[in-house]
Amino acid sequence: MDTSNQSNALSGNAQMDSVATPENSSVSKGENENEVISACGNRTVREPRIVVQTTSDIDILDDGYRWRKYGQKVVKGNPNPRSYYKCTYVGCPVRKHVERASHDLRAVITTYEGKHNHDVPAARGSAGYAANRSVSNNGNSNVPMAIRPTAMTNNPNYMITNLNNARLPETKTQAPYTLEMLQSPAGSFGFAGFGTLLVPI
DNA sequence: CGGATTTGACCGGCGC
DNA sequence: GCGCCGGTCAAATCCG
Repeated sequence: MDTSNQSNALSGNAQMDSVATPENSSVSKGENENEVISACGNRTVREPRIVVQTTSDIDILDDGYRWRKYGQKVVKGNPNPRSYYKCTYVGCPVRKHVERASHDLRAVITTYEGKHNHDVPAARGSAGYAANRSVSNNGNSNVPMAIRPTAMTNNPNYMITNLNNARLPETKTQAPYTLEMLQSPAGSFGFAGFGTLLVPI
């Protein structure tokens, strides 16, 4: 059921493009994100694969974990190269793929694979520690589970659209807004906390 | 000096 | 059986 995303890269792009282009909609603005996520059923999921679409100029969004780039490849159907990251923590099987949209350089598609079985090395924790169990954790079964309420909690296939700076006209003076999202008191997922939409892919 | 990043090559799977 | 594509590893390099 994955329908391999490689075969139809174009169609895939088009699909997410429509949902990802907040410029024409700009409606959501980010208000009902965690609810959607927490509610999603996951079961029947063998591997937690989370697709996060972030609209920003930078692809290396710091989600609180340390990532080590281990490869970069250019895939067909996309002139932009895809970067492969892996968690630097020992024993952490989590991998991350970052790719930019073909015709939307501001759209960054980050795919998380696996779950962190360790706590954040040195990132701020922000709340949510107790709320993590509320979010769920039920799909998998062979993981110690000490993860935080991150976006990659355990969703089969969901897409999170970050509308932090969706329209970014030109006033994007700030650069590292990554830290801001990390500190989000809301602690929804520790990813963006605000302006993040998760859509079933 | 250590760690992280970079780029190229190699390997495996799938399609034709 | 060969070719194509994607993915990963590995050595070299650069930065802090």
